[in-house]
Amino acid sequence: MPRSREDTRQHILRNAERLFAAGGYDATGVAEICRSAGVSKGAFYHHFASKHELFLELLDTWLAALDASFASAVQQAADVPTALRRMADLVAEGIRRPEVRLGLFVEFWAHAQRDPLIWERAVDPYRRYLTYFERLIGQGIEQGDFRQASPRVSAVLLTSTALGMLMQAQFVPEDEEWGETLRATVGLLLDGLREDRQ
Amino acid sequence: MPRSREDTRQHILRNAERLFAAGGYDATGVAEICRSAGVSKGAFYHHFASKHELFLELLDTWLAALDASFASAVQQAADVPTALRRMADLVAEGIRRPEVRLGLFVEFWAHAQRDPLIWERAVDPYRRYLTYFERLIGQGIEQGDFRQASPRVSAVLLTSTALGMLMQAQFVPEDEEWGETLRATVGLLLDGLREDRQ
DNA sequence: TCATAGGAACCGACCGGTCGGTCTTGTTTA
DNA sequence: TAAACAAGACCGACCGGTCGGTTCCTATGA
Repeated sequence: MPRSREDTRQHILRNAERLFAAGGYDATGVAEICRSAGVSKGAFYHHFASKHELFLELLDTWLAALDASFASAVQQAADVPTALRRMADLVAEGIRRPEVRLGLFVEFWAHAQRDPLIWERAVDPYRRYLTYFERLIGQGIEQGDFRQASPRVSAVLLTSTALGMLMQAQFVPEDEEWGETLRATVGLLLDGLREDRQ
Repeated sequence: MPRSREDTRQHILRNAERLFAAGGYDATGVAEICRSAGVSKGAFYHHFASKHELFLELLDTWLAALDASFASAVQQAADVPTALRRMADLVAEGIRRPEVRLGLFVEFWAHAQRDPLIWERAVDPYRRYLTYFERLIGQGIEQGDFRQASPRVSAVLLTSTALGMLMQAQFVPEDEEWGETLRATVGLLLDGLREDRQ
């Protein structure tokens, strides 16, 4: 049983996360979150200003975790293709592990369309990733791992692949070995970018 | 002003479509749809059993339109690469034209996760498209346009690209010439698949 | 060591408002 | 005139959020 302030907060957050991922933001009531977390509504509103604010906090945490895992993946890689392959593995891991709450991803995306506050917080990281990939590919070209291709277009393609794969995996999680498919896909992409194809 | 039964139905449908795309399914009330369409609630429930059923009908219409436009695109193409390029153009057109209601796409996807009825209706076309792409690519390989690659993986990659691009375009519609980017992206993919790369 | 004060954590009945959906009544049309 | 269509007042359920009150923890001081 949670005792400290932070414990209770996290307990509520984790339960809300699970419920939002499973049933969606709108369909999940505050009462349901409270019931699931074993706290009262009073406790809930003691810790969070609103349901919406809790959602924003989940989004921030989620983005921060993404940042951290990507950053560590790139640091360990010697060259650009390896870095990209590692990132693909990370995405594959996200698909596989249920605690990553892939359901939240579509939920965030859908709400980002309507909610200016969510949009604001999400669009910035998105642009950053795009620019980041762009630079990474530019670097790959410089280092001779890739042929001359538009870094921007390649970056958008990479992002699309990751996004689209996440969406497909969520839609029909059972049929595919998504990890394998993702690895193969990135392989295909890298082939397309490679300088010295046979 | 609508006169016939079908006119009124379509009038309500088109208004609901617009509102759902802009504000989301949950946030759009039946009363709002009625106000926007200029009909009463009585009229609404005379034509539709429920809000949910209207949503399902929108989904069906949307999928049927997708089917039709894809089918005609492929028929006109002489070889597989051309067909794929045409499809990319179609997706690009969908991004550009506001009446296609891209917002509905994420809405459908998000609800497909939770709602068994929506899932059921959407997953089948999805599998069909995947199989269809798979066969198309297999055909491309046979005809010597593509090198030996896994048709399944390539099909998933193509689907991912389309999905991911739609999502990105919806997220930041202004910054990119998405049509151009999509064309370039598919070009890159076809390069990756091409047999006789220089 | 213990009495006590005060605030943080927590409780849950309750409120205003909204929503999807119903129902009665009136109107148009064939 | 019967059937289809449309109107909009109305209903009950539910939802996010509030509020007055209780419990628990800890710090203080004598």
